[in-house]
Amino acid sequence: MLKLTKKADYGLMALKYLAEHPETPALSAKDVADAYGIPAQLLAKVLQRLTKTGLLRSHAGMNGGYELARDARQISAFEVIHAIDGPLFITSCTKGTKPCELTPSCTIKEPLARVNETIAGVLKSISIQDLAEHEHPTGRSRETHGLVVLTL
Amino acid sequence: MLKLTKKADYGLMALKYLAEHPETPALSAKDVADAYGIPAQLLAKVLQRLTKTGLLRSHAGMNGGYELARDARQISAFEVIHAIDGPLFITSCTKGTKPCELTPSCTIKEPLARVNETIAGVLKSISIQDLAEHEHPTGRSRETHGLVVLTL
DNA sequence: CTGAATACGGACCGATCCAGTCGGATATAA
DNA sequence: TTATATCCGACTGGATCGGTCCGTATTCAG
Repeated sequence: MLKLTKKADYGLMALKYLAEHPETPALSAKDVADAYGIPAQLLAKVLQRLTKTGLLRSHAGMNGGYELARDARQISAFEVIHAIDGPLFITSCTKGTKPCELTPSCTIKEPLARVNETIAGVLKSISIQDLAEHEHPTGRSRETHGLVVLTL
Repeated sequence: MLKLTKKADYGLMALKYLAEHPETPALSAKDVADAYGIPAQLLAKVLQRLTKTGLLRSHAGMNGGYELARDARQISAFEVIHAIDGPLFITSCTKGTKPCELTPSCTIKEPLARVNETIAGVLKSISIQDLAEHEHPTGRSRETHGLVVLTL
């Protein structure tokens, strides 16, 4: 599968939404949830997590909510995904602690680790601003934003 | 998370193993399983699936087993993963059938689809032969195998 | 001061998925 | 004929995920 969780999706959507509304002082979790039709309480927990990792600033009380802690250009998709889904591994063995107890086996992992790096690099090259900009489904002729070179 | 399943790992390992033993007429699932210390019956099902999709040739009976259906250079990691884990999506909405019923929401998916393409491209550029070759953890100065350009 | 709105955080549940097992059927070589 | 294989469906236990509920703390408005 190789897919990221719905929470990560929600997080990206929310940050994109915040980037699209830079004027408002703060948007509540409910505001964003309603805008996208996603469960408010679930999104709230996602945003809380993003706040904890420093990607958002929160403000309790009436007219409170969330705002981007940095410029949208300075927040990468990788950071968001990492904050929500945790470290990003393509191999299913590496659980962080135990390094694959299969005898000498996982010679597979060494090349796959590079694939992992490449994917991380791609995700790091995408900012929230990029997501917000590509709202308009206009042109197909677009400039090269990122250049990723894979060396095996 | 963004990880592939253990089955896919096993499949890659098995194919790598087969590529490393080109002389033997056929290796049984048990042979490979023992070599890596992974459950034989589970690996068997993985190999059966790979056979079904045409990546392996099987031979029942005594001294039977599996062999690569093509040259190791002609089999990509992408094919293996796709055969075992199914289609590869980074977005968690796209389930194949339903295209994300969230109102206008998933403007996120358009850029992520390109990320998906990029990842697929990377995986396609890696052959089983590559995995087998990179056994030796020798040099760090290696030539560029693949060049992936990401345009957003 | 009181109350509404909001962020925070833990506990919980149902569904799904995954790793692994079991049992049996079929094929093939010795 | 028997041992060794592939083949294939069904099942189970555990983990994870999406989502909900409830209680607490914080802040603003009246």
